[in-house]
Amino acid sequence: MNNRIPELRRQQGWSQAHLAACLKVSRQTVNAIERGRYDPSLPLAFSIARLFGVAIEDVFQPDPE
Amino acid sequence: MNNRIPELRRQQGWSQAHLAACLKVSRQTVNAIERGRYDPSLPLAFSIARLFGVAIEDVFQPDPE
DNA sequence: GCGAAAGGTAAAGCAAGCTTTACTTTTGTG
DNA sequence: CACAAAAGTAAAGCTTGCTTTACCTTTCGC
Repeated sequence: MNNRIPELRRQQGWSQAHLAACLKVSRQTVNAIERGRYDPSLPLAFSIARLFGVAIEDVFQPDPE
Repeated sequence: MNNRIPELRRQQGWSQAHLAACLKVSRQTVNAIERGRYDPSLPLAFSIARLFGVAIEDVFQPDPE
């Protein structure tokens, strides 16, 4: 699952640690999701999209299968 | 996490079993998600939304916290 | 009211998401 | 270069998502 989190995060001038704090998850979780090591849960995906003020579909693009 | 799956599913005249087959998950998974026993993974949420031709936000509404 | 289809539920087990702790590597600014 | 901040990685452990098997209840057309 590809995502635009690094791009959206840097637009805000935020570190992974700051984003993690906003989302109330660990920094490692943010890192892992950004790097595509696993997908966020649906509630976390909602939190991320809401924080950036965009739709889930604007943050995450499922790989075509 | 509230969802409109039963409504969207019945609009298509589909059973839980049929929906499960389309999504390539078990019928119990569809049942559990419809009834809010747990949230789908993000990839499954994408599959569901895509199948019904709507946005994820149109299918799932995270409970306010 | 019968039977079949649909829906609901439960237990055990595997896979994925997330945590904490802790260490290494990269990046960037003086 | 030097130091600090940021990013990357790893292991162990807990929780959640999903599977299979199996059984019970509800709905509905005949």
